Amino acid sequence: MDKGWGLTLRDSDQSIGFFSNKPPPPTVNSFQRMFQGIEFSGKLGRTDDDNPAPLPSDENRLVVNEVDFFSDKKRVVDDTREDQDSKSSINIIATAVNKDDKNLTAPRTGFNLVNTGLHLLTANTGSDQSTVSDGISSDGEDKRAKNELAQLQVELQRINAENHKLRDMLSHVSNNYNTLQMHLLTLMQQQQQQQNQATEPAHEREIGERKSTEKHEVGRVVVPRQFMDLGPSGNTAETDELSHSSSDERTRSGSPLNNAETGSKKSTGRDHEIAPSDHENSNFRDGKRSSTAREESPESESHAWGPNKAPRLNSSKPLDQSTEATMRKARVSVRARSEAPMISDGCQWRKYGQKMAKGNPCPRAYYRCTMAVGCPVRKQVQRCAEDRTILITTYEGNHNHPLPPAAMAMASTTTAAASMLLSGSMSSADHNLMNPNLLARAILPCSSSMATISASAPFPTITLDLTHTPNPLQFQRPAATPFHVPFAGGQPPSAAAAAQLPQVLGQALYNQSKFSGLQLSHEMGANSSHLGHPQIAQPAAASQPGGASFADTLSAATAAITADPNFTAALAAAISSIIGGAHSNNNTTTTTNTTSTTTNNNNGSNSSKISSFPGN
DNA sequence: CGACTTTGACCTGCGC
DNA sequence: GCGCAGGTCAAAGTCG
Repeated sequence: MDKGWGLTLRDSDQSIGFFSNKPPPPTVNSFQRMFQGIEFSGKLGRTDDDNPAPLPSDENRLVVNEVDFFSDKKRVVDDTREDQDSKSSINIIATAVNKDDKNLTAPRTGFNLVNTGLHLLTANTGSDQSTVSDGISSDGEDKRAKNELAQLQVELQRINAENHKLRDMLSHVSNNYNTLQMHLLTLMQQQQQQQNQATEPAHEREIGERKSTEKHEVGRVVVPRQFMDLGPSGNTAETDELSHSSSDERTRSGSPLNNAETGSKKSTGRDHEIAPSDHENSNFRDGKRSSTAREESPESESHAWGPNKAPRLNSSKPLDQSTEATMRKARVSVRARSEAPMISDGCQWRKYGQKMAKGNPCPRAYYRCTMAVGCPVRKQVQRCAEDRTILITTYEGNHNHPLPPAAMAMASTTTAAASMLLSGSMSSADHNLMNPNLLARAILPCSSSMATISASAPFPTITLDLTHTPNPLQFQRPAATPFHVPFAGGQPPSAAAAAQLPQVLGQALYNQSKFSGLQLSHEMGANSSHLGHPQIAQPAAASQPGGASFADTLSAATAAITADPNFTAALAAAISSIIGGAHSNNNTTTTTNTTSTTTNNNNGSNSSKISSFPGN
């Protein structure tokens, strides 16, 4: 099916055989798929019907292994070419390369200028010796072959030029895509700034009123914005938000992570001293101890977390630092019924502490990832006080090392969830239409009762509750969607299901994050070396407990997400709000505030429910 | 002997 | 300022 593709540039009345001088690129078929929806000046189309495999196979033929020059559909062709094409990765058919002057049409006269010897081919049309002489021919045939060879060379040059054109076109399309993406981001930022300006008095008043009770909401504004605005250019919005948060410094500084975030903006000597800058090894709590005697801690620890203790040595990565700080804030909590002391997630953990949490007779254990030196990922494991069969595992951070397939599931979940959380929080905080809960419904419309998102908790947290069967009333999608697989059957998900879930959810979150956080995905890609995202995009079918292909899962998940009305509606609303302009801004100022307030309240209620589980 | 666990101490943030 | 709670450290102990 990949053979016999023709490429015709109709507007130029010239046909081009692309990739003639290149090794076989991805098939034209895939190439065409790549540009679905993009309107080309030319046309990519099959020519099986129009130009049915004209040339016969000829091992001695020049170039034609890559590019076939043959006449248009009026020519008599040899079907043996089909077999030849099966060996050629690309069969670009230059439909206008009409070697038959009898069939030469007016629009192709431009090509005819260089096709002076085409008439010589007429006699050989449909013959295997049509293009290159086999040496047995007469002088006339030699002459003809030479002419044809010259013609082919000229054509080859032509094709080369057109190949360059195509490349330019491709780069142009890519540039346009990037430009559009950047433009969208710019619009988003502009609108956010406008909204901030329009709602600043109310916002400040709101902050003042809720300062002592809802500090986290304010703080929540800071984090995602900082994360989203990690662009190279200085971000005034971030500064504004941080200035808002500066009045709330105490609250935010309560988290060691915030020391990292706002360390450069604080004037305390300690913060200046500890401000970590290494995004890969930001152990902020270690950093906090830099002013104490523990700064001279043994090398074993200082090596593992050493870079955090020497942040001053590398202050050139504030963006990555912020990214890491922000990413590390986001948490993914998994509740699953398990008799085992810990859910096996494929990673290697070392227990570094245990604490008795108030209100829970079960101790909370602290683990850190030991698969790589300096991996910032940590997790807390604790049994639920109400039901001790429920194991609550909270992940924090992103791996900075390759992961085994078995560990990719949870890692991708944490990373993707963190990304999604932060991007969603950004939108919510800036009074856009997408908010974490909406995102949660968009991501997991089939099980919104299973996955809840808390962005107003001390750390934005997404909780995956595998202890409950999904609420059928909340099932809004066909039951055949992949998301249902791990939870279908109405049986309580097991630890195996808990391990299986992240595989699906993680990818879904990751996919969604690429939608909701345009720059975010770019950031993640840029930081993939330490975020571990390359593994996400790669298949892990071997680790898929269900045996289903990860690619299938990915495709299905993507399709499910994009097909979901919630997601599409949210996406459309977000885009509309972005492109809406001043009119919509004026109209949506109060509306979005109301929405935001409602959202925040919802978040608050959720967070109070969700965030209470580990710490109480 | 190295890796890991245990456990008491320490640090920090937050509420009162 | 004080006490509480969460989080972390690191020495000591344990295990393979």
